[in-house]
Amino acid sequence: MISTKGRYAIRVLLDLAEHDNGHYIPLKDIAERQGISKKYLEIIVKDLVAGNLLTGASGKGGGYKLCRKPEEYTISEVLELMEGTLAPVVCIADPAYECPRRQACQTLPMWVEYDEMVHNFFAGKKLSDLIR
Amino acid sequence: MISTKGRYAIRVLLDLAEHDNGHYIPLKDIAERQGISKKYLEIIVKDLVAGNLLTGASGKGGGYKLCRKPEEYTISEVLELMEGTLAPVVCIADPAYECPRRQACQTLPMWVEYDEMVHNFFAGKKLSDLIR
DNA sequence: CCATTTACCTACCGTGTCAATAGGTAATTT
DNA sequence: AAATTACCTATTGACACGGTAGGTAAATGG
Repeated sequence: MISTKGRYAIRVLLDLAEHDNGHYIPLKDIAERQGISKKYLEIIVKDLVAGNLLTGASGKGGGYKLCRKPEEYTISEVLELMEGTLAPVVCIADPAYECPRRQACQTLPMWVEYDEMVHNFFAGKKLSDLIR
Repeated sequence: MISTKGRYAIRVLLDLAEHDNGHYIPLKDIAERQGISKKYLEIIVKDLVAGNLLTGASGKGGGYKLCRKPEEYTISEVLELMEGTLAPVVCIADPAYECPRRQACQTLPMWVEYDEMVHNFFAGKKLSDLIR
């Protein structure tokens, strides 16, 4: 399952894209519109700022703002940032992990194929594609 | 991530397919070959028996056996049995779940598309495809 | 300059799932 | 009867998930 962090992150970006007015948008507004606690959203936007997906500004008139155009965000970068990895097995997620069965593993090729398919799927979805 | 239950289940089925000799194969043998504790495998094969993916027999000469040919098993049925669901969101996993945002949800179509892609991917993989 | 607004930071916590382990009982064959 | 094997119930430690709580720092408007 995709965690709430990943799903809420997409909703935050969508909300910012739809309510873009050139100014910073307070998290409070987003929280109210989306029906998600502001406290919890703080954790999520913090990650989004750290990942350079949006910018924040403190003080009166502050808030958050997208730092690119909606069509320049892929869903894969959002999900991979928030989820850590979308890989199905640790053998793919962690390059440092050394599985003793690697050479003989009969399932690894399938997981690799799966991983590529998933990545390509979300890389092909832009934020702008989700706006109706 | 796919859990160990799902991944070990595939390995058990593969092991049974490769060592098929017409007789029941003791779990002890599978555990030793696969390097997985017999105790933990008990949980997994119990689920596999319950899901009609293999049959077990008690007593001397007992053990486990596939109940179909390897090409008649899809990986999707194995994973969906062991993981419960592969759906990315509860809105898809649980038909009884009623999301108040369902009608307005901008992301649901993407999740549905993703879910179908994943299902089709694993439904297209047969157990026999993994045997080298 | 001060009050207000806003982001930003650190810590904490209850619940549930995962990945096992432990210690039995029932069934079947030799 | 003894050995072998599946089958059953309970327990456990670690960890992640999904939050909550209570602050501090920064910026602006009046």
